Amino acid sequence: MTRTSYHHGALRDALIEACLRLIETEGIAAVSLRRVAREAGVSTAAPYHHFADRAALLATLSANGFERLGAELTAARAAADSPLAAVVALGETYVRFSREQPAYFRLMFRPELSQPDKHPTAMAAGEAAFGVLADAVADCVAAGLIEPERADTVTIAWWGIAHGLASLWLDGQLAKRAGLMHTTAPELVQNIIQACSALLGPRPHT
Amino acid sequence: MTRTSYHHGALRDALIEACLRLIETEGIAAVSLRRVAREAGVSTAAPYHHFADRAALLATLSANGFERLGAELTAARAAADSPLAAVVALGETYVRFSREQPAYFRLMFRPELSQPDKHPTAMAAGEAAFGVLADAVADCVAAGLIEPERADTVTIAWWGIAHGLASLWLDGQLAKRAGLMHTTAPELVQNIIQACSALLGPRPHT
DNA sequence: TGTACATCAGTGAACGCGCGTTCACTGATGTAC
DNA sequence: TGTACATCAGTGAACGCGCGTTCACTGATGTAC
Repeated sequence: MTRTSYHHGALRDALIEACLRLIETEGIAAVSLRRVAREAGVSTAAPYHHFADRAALLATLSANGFERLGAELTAARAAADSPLAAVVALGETYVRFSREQPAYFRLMFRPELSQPDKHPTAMAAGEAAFGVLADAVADCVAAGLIEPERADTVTIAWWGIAHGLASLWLDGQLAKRAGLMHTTAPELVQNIIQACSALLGPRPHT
Repeated sequence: MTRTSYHHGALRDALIEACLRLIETEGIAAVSLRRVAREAGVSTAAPYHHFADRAALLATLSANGFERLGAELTAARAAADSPLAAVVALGETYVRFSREQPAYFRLMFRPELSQPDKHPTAMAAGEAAFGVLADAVADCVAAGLIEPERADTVTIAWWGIAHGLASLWLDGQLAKRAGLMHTTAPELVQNIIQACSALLGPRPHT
């Protein structure tokens, strides 16, 4: 181990980590292959042994992100006590994921960068993550909690709420509003998800 | 009018339009000052007579966008029959704005590009737009439709839903899901906003 | 266990490119008299 | 109405920069015998 600049197989992961770090600290705009290589302590051309080009690196990261999100959603659903609690937990998990993995989250929802159409892996991982929510809603339907014809609406509504809160929070809007409102972003999110879970029960009025 | 390359005061607007067009057709990544100038049929250095630098152009656009959104929200609120209808209309207007002015919308919610902290105009316009929603919710509180202590939660929840739907739609996710679900994105949004408006009434259960 | 060799994973220099920005300039416009 | 002049709004060339990508290369690793 006299030479530290050789990664020997580990460089791929090192590049991914460097890229995530870079997105978190300086934003996606700062991500260039050269910069990522530099952050990983490696020469300019080294990444080309692991990724075909810049787009491939970003697409790989995006796919990783969707896989992680999918795994967390699956775990959250499995841990829930009831179909309804599962859907609520999915919303919470989605927002939490955006907080804990902001770099992944930002990249995943920048389709022009992650090019899902050219990378079936990323696409499939995204489908799988969405599928967890769809399945959880289907459980509610099976349990008689949601009318079958409302299932699609509820699924997308729930995704929309979670996605909106995650996006606003990441952009700093939520924290800003919370400050002005003498509360905190986590509390706000908790309250909103709680309030919106009313949508999941039987239709409240005609 | 022998010379068409002279704008004389109109170049500023021409640059703004070119920038919006560029964002819509090729995405924000394609926006460089040089490119915008080229699109406007003007030399590389010309924009510097109207904008201090690239960031200033984007910040101006962002401020414009927030002003437009604010104006549309104000109009929607004014046209509504009841406090509750006003809040629903604000959600619909928000999503419609993101559809009709995708370039503005994308830019407005990319704080690292529009630099709101350095440009008080953009900041203030954003505040004003948010204020319209806050006021509309306050009207509901005044009318006894929403309990005062729920006002903040409802305000942010409503923003979150509208923002989430707008974001997912712009990213193409909504249309994709709608296709698989044998419905359309507009219908889906309409249904969701309708369903979520139940949140605005008196608390549905204990 | 040693050795010869194929392959793998790096290096560093180089290419051409578009970018943001600056500069000295020039032609067009507006205005005082 | 004309004219002199200040100012405004462009031009085009140039700067230095970081980028994506390629190339010939070299040192490190793994393997067959």
